[in-house]
Amino acid sequence: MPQRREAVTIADVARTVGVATSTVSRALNQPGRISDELRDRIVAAAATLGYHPNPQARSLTSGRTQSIALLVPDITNPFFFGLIRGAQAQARARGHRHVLVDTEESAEVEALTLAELPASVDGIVLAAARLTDAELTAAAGRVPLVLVNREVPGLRSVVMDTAAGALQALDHLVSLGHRSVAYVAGPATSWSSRKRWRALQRTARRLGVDCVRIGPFPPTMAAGAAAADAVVHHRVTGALFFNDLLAIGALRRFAERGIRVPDDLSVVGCDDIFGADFCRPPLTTLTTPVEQTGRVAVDMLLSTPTVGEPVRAGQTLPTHLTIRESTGPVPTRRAGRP
Amino acid sequence: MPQRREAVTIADVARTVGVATSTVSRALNQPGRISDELRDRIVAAAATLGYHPNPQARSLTSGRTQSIALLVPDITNPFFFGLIRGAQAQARARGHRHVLVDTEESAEVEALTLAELPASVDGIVLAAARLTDAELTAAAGRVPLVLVNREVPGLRSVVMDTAAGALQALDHLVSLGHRSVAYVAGPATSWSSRKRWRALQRTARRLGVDCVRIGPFPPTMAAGAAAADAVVHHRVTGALFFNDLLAIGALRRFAERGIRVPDDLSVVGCDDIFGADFCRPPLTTLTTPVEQTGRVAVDMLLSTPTVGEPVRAGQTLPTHLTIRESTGPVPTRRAGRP
DNA sequence: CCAGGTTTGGCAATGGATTGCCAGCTCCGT
DNA sequence: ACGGAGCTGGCAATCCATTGCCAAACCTGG
Repeated sequence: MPQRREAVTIADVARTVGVATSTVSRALNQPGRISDELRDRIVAAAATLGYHPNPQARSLTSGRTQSIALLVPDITNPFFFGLIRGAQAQARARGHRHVLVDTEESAEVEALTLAELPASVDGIVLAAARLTDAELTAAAGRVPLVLVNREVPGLRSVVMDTAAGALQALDHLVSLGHRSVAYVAGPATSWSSRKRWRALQRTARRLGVDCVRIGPFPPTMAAGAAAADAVVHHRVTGALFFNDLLAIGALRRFAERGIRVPDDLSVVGCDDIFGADFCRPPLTTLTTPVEQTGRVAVDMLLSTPTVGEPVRAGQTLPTHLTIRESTGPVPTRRAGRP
Repeated sequence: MPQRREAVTIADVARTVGVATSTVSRALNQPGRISDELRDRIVAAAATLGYHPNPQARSLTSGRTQSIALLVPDITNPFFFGLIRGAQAQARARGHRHVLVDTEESAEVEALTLAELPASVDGIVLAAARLTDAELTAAAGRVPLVLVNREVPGLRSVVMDTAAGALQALDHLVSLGHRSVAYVAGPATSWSSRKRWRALQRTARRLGVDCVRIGPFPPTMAAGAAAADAVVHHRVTGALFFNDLLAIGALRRFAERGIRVPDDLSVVGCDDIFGADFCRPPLTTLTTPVEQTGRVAVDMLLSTPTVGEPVRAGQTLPTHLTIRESTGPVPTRRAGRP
């Protein structure tokens, strides 16, 4: 088993070429500062020795770490895969590394991470934050921060407009004749779930349709079964689920109970995660620009380097309804109705 | 917009308590070294000030970064989600952070990352390596390294025994009467695809069944359509796909072409990714212990701290066949046969 | 041929924490 | 009361790269 070899340092390069370390540093970082001839020799020597600057040491003086952190509440949730992917892509494009932290849906872990991380990263993208506005504002004072799917006055954020999307979905159901629908809510701490429910409630009243709220449920497939039972219990003809995970879980439960989707019940998901198009039946869902969200968030994070007013504090990305096969006309008679 | 505040340093704590920085450092890291009374005061002051040691500075002297890197060829692939999850969980459990790098299926990116990263992490878990044995061995000399799904003599690795699993799958098909099957290969650089094919080939010969190899194909859903067409072209009654992504993509194509699975054709996937259980039809597949693999790899990485022979250089984790609905008895007459 | 300006490269401080070594103090036995 | 052991805590070097400041060397024009 090979032993961990000593890394090549800037001093090694300097010694090889016969110059000072400062000269090597400048040759590598400030191209115009050193004469071409010497610079070439230094670059060549660095390449030969396999020199790579130590990011830790560099960040100590420069303050830059060339890395950002992405905090998500639950890596398990495929929804965040898209976000991770988008963020990673943009971070790489801008020459940054990417630390991934799973906060396990816990406000404490979130707070602790936010406290420990600032020294190691140039900025943090925080998805679906669980903390309070005040805590988040405080954190933003310590490190550049961009929120995803959460708005706090004065802080930068990228949110997907699922509230508007939910209204589209409601319209869709109403146009199919549904008059009694349910909103299956996500975690109580979810800002977007609350926002969506408020929008739905208001619009449902205006349209004169019944809209009940069920939940909260954790956003997992496993919770889908309970959610499905609750939906059945409420005797609605359509249900909007907090997310696809829950909806897909529910779909399976409906199948077990012999409830046909969409003949007996229409189901709408949210997020359009991997699998939403090939589950059974393919899920009508709110398609969200997840990857784009990740990219935009990272861009926003790295753009205004902590100084001056950000051009736009918050950015809202549109969502749209993707109609597949889990929604259909309202059943004329509802099976099992008394 | 709040300005980035100066971080609290060990010097601040020292000044507050009225001791030297070395004393603070020891109070925090070597509990027995400082008198209890003083230690308590230091800890209290650190908490009050909100002191968190700067990981960069710490790693400079100690050599430890308390973070590891996970390199995967493609974050897009749900297979790696499980790996990421398992690795993340174990890293967290062992008090380490987690840098995620997508090498984009590129050997160059992989090599570059392997060259740059050693200074910033305590070790690297490299999944589905694309580099040569020699390059990997060289890299392992620079940084603790654990390979996933790749074996190189002398290096530590965790592999999922998909070769054995593929034989189980073959047995399954044979027992259903299939005599002519295809192996839909993954990328040419995939070590596990090669290994699996070799095992299949040998066993197929022994069992007296026809086994052709199709491909290579990139491991994506999009490639599934082409793979499906190739399978049809080869007039086999059963197909083992390199992975579920490819298989699910193919499933969709089969449906489009009116080929019924499993009535006309049996399909076996590999990995048992998210979605394999709710696609249509639910996929018979090789269930791999992905999360466990991630955990074991991280454990292995952090266990033998670079010194001495590792107890076990390589660990092989078993896989098993999960039979769902995409495999069935061989068709008595094959539709469309001349 | 010299004053003044421009390159070019080096010295040394810097960032934050760790750690080897040393010094002062207490406490013990004799 | 004295010598040595055992605790505690501080000094200063160290890790590696960056950068402000300075000085030597070179160039230019008068």
